[in-house]
Order: sequence, then structure tokens, then C-alpha cells
Amino acid sequence: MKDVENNADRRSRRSRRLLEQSFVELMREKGFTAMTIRDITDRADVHRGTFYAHYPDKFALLEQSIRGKFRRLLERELPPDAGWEPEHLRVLIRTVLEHVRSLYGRCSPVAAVDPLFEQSVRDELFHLLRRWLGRLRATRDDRQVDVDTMALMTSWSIFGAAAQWSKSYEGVSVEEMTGRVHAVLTEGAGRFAADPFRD
Amino acid sequence: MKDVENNADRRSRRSRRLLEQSFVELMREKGFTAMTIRDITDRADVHRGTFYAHYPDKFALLEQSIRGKFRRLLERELPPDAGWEPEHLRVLIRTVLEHVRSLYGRCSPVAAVDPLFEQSVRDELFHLLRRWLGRLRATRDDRQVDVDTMALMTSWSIFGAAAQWSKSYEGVSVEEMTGRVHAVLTEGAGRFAADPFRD
DNA sequence: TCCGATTTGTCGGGTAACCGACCCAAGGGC
DNA sequence: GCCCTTGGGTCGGTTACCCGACAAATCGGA
Repeated sequence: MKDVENNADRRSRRSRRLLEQSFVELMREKGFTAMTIRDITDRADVHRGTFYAHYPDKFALLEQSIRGKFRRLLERELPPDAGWEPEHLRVLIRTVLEHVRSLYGRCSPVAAVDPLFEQSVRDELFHLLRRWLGRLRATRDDRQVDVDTMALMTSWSIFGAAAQWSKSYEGVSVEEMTGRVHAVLTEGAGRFAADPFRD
Repeated sequence: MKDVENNADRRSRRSRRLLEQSFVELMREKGFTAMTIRDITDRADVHRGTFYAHYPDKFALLEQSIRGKFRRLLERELPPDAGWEPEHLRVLIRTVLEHVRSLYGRCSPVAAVDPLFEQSVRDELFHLLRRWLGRLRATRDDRQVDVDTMALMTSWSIFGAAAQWSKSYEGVSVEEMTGRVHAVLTEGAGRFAADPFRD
């Protein structure tokens, strides 16, 4: 269980796969709070102890599940060679907007899982953006800004916009909102900073 | 791997299940001779060494597959509490007849697997009959005949009839043949033995 | 309230499965 | 002929998993 997630032992990968699969099934059958650890492990045909070897509790599995769903969504929308370019940014923003709305739209199922979900989305977003920016830096490394910080702030800004929009921007369409967010990211704060007293 | 087949370690059972499943899929995709051990293990996501921990070669897996199919067929046709009774015997005979015909009907795929198939069916049949006869013996144990021998001979006789019928009894229907076999088993050799010179 | 049942989380000992490497045999192409 | 690939089969060292049992926590009903 050294490199958790993908390139680990065959058995390790299989166990995680089986557990997550059972979890998803049980999620729609009886919901998060109703299911027990034993429910999950019984269905996965895995010893209960094995569960604790991979996850500290149910919430960790829920988080992996949410994260995985979001990641697959991004992989489906974006080309495999996507990077920090206007067109790909547009797609990314729109995907996040819709994903956040689809989970905020329905009254949040359990209040406890809410911050978990937010964290997952932001984190996934952060890693994607850092990868993009990292490759950018490789070509023209005359940048002063720190890549990690840039990725972090961008992920928060996109997510924040999505959250706010999905809650209270009833009249604004996805396209419109995507445009606004995109504009901020590309035109950016630099414009304002250059002339703070413009207005 | 102490009690091979059912009640063994979870991991053991899972491996066998995965391997057999992959085998069945590959069987209809590229056939028996074409598939390699690596094909099977790759698809099952199991280490190649694990295969040899369970089966000496491909043929053993084929045999398990055939045997399993036949067993499931019997379980579907017969009630769970079936025993040595005229009605259940009828069903058993008919099932064997049709099963044998369904595999002899098509020109036998590989000549090498032919005896393997015969052995599997007879063996499965033998164990079922022995179970039936064993329970019978528990109630009225005035029998002189050995249960194992009885079961063995019965299994051979039923299978033999089925094999012969599926090959060359073109005009005889399943019902008709079932009746003949059933008559022999119930009326039996006892009739003739009592009066060998009757005719 | 207390009690029994269920669930959670942990642990030690044992083992099936993993991994990588090995040798050998059977083709197939040069 | 030769080499090179491909598949079969084995082995030693390592590891993730299994099993059963345990105590602590949680919960629902008497």
C-alpha cells in the first residue's frame, strides 16, 4: 500500500475497486448514513479488516468516490493533451460550474459531507491546474509567480464562483457565467492593478 | 487451498471465480486452443503464477467450466430437496439427455476434450446419485447393494444411453427416450434377473 | 435507567497472491 | 544452420489479505 491510488499491488487495487463499487451501489440503494461498513465489505466480498487497511472510515471512501466522479467528468470533457489555453479553460470552467450546480441544486443530502465535497473538487481542480501551469513554465519560465500559489488561487476562485452562482445567480446562464469567470482569469486582476484609480 | 472448490479462503475462491469467468469469455471469443494462459490471467487481473496454484493446465480449467455448467443446469431443473423418486429421476434423465445432445450435436469442437467432458458429466452424475441413494439408505437400510457401486453403475448407464441416443437414435424423441431409460432404472434388471428365461 | 444487540475499530498469526526472474521447448524468419 | 520471439512452467522472497477475537462505542427497547 505504498503508492495508494493507481500503481500499487494488484490486490490493493482490486480491493479498492471492489469497495468503491459496492459503496456506489449501496449509496443509491440505501444512502450514506444507512449503510454500514459490513454492508460494504460483504458486498465487495472482502474482509472487514481490509476496509480499514485502505480507509479510516466511510467518509474517506465517500470522498474518493466524489473525487473519482469529478475526475472522470473532466477527462471526458477535456482532450487528453489539454493545457493552459483559452479554449480548454473555457471547457474547464463550464464543467466545474455544471458539476457544482448539479450537486448543490438538489438540497445537499447530508450536511456533514458538504465540506468534504468542496474540498475534493477544489483539490482535484488544483492538481489539474498545477499540471497545466507546470508545463507552461517549462516553455517560458520568465514568470515571477509561484506555480503552486497560482494554481491554488485559481482553483479557489473558480470554485467560489461556481458555488455562488449555483446558489444565487438564478438569472445567469451557464454560458454567461463561464464568460465572466473566463474573462477574470485571462484579462485578470492585472488590468485593474495597472490603474487602480481608473474609475 | 485445502478444500478446493467452495469453502476455502476468500482469496482462493475469488481467484478461481475470476479465472473461470475470463476463461468462459475467451472461450467464445477465440476458442480453446487459441487462448494462452497469459490471456486468461491478464483478463482476470491475476498473476500468472496464481493460475498454476489452482490448475495444472488449461484443460483442468476447461473441465471445471464444463462441470460447473452441468451442475448449474441440474440445480435449475431439480428442486433443492430432490431425491431418489420417480418424478425426480425423470427430470434428471431428461436433463442429462438434452445436455449430452447439446454438446454432441455440434461436431465436437476439439477431439482432445471429448473424454474430459464425458468424465465430468458422469462424475457429476455419480455424486448426485450417491447423495440421493445415501439419504434413501438412511431411512430404510435393509439394502444389500453398495451405494457407491449402485450410483456408479447408474451414472454410467444413464450417460451411456444419452450418448448413444444423441448419436444415432435420430427418430426417438426426448420424452420417449426418457421413458425407456426411466423404465430400466425403476423396473430394472431385477425383473429379468428373476426370470432370465422368460422369453 | 440499564441491558442486550449491533457496529466500530484494532490486532496477531497465518496464508494466498504478488512479483520478478529463471529455464526450457517450440516455432519462424534471416 | 542460427537467432529471436513466444508461451509454458517453476521458484524464492515479499506483501496484502484473511480470519477470529477483542474492547469500546453506539443504539433501541424493556
